[in-house]
Amino acid sequence: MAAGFDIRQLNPAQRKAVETLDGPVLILAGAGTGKTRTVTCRMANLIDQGVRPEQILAVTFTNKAAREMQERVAGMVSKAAAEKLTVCTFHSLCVRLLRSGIERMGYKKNFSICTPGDQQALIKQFIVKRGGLKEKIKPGEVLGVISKAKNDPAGMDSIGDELFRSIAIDYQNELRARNCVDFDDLLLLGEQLLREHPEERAKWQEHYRYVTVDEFQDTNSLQMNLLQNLVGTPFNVCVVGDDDQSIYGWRGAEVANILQFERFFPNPEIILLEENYRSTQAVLEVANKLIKVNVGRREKELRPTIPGGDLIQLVAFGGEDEEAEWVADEMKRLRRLGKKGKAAEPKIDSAVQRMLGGGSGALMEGGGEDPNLRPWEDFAILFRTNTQIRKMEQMLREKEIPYRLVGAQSFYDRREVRDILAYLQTIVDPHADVPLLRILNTPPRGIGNSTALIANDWSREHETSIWSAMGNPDFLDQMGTKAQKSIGEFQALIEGAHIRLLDGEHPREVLESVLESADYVEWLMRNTKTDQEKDQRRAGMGFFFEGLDRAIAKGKTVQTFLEETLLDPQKDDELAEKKGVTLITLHAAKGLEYPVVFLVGLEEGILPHKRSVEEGTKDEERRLLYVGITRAQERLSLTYCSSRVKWGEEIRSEPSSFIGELNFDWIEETDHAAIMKEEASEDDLADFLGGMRAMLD
DNA sequence: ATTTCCTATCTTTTT
DNA sequence: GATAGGAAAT
Repeated sequence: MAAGFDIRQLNPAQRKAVETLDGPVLILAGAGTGKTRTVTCRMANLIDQGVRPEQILAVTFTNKAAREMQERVAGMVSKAAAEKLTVCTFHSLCVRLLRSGIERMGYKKNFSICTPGDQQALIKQFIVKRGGLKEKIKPGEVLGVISKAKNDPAGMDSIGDELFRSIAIDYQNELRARNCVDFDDLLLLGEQLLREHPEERAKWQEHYRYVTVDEFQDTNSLQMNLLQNLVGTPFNVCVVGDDDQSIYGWRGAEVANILQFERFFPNPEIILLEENYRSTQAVLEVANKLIKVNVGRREKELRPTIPGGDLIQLVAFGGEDEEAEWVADEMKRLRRLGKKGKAAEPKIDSAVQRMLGGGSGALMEGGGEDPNLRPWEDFAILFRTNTQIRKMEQMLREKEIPYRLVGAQSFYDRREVRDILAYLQTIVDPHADVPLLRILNTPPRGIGNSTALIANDWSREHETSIWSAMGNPDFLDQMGTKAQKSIGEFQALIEGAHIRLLDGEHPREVLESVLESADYVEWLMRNTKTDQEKDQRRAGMGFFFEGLDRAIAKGKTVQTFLEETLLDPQKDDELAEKKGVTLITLHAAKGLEYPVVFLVGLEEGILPHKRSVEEGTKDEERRLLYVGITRAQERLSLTYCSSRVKWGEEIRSEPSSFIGELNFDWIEETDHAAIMKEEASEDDLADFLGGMRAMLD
């Protein structure tokens, strides 16, 4: 098998990383230093050196990153080898571990995974039960506290607030009673499995001999423990990360894991990647100076390989309308200018193209793009919060610029997807209470809130599922004849579908016929107002069904499909595949790169976010800005407004305090509000003269 | 039981 | 300016 990668294309540090295969390796890779290339080459090299691909595990932070990494490795090794690799997130890894071992912790084998929506619904129930509705307790807040507690060594005891703690305990008991795990449980139970069961630990240590962890700065203590239990001597573990890009502290990420890696794995080979191939010197000078303000970081600097470059634009606006309009117009202008004619970086460009999903050599729709124009895919607009996106979206539509939103609305948040998912879950296992409750009266079929509540209480009293409760004569006696009839019809519908599924009928057909009998689609359409929304809903359902079809065609079980969909809801989201300008949050932008970047809303209260300042985590906000800046390859514009519309009212806003920390040697400052005024008066004059001329004619 | 309309409250960031 | 929850009307 010939080496599918070229070692000569790597710099000495990268080469060292690729060739150090045994023992602990810590790769400190600054932004744009060829991290992914190094890691993927290293994996290819492992295979070349005779390591069996099934013994190689690579853990990433997002599903998207996992797919990308697998694809990149696939380009360097044989197809058969690439398919045998395990590249996944911590969460999917734990599903693998638990599929065979969860019974050791008292759960049943067919455990289901609780979606964030289901979690919220559960919490809400407990808040109501405890009369906490008056105290204005938000489910989301409780959920956050629970999540933190689960990732804390002290567990639920770490929750200070009495009420919160009792709700958390109720919640956890309920999950367990329902044989349900949430995202945090996956990690918790996965870690527990390896820690408490030596034979399982030995089995998996034997299985995965070489482990790589990407974005290591984002791992929390639980994930670190999991990793330690997963990797046995001689500690063939390679972690890659950058403490300067740690932006998930709020989720429990421990920078200490990367800063003190040697505490966890002895005598690691530490490799520093500082040579940046992505951005111009101008971009890096600004980024470097900013990040230096932070204390307690590993001292390092991004070294440019592309000298000079356009100055970074810093542009002030009066309001967000002008900001959005300027960004749109500027993109149009740069698009007409075309690409920089340098032949120096075709590699990066093609990598970006691939990443943006155009597909290698995919034919462009719309009758061939003009090669002299810069493609829309070269542009990205970065935001701190999702709410900022709306205005920009509106403007882009107005100016007819194609765009795609990344990760803004998850597949889950779409009502139709959640509903159909719940239907399928219920058909597969009617005893799963959470999805059952979701569809019980969706669409309305005479099993309303009160009925559901009684059924829920009854089922808990008798320690059975809601489904069983509804089939029990003792329970049904309590109900009126109308409710009895409705329940009977509903049970017959689900029962019939369940049996058809067991008989081997195609899941899609079963699901579709159930939805048909339930008049679901008709009801959904009646409840969506605009045609645009209707199309979106139809499309959402279509993608769900397509995904299901694909999974079944590949020989997967429905359960596997459900699991994968629950963990990676965006997988089949068409929006992610669309082409055009990218609108993305700073968090979601980590790991990505774009030739032209607009970083908007650089205002105090937004970036740094108000709450971060209150909580004293301004350092993390600075890293967030650093991440944003280092996404840019050729050109970067930072913008802010002096006023912004908030909740309908106009609020004055101050420039971000981070602006003063930038390197002004490489910045060109513009006050757009002033320019607008001048242009306006010039326009007035032109109009006036034009009018005079017209009169004379 | 269901729908409709009104109101209070809100906005980090996500596997 | 959206959205969730509540009260009132059907």
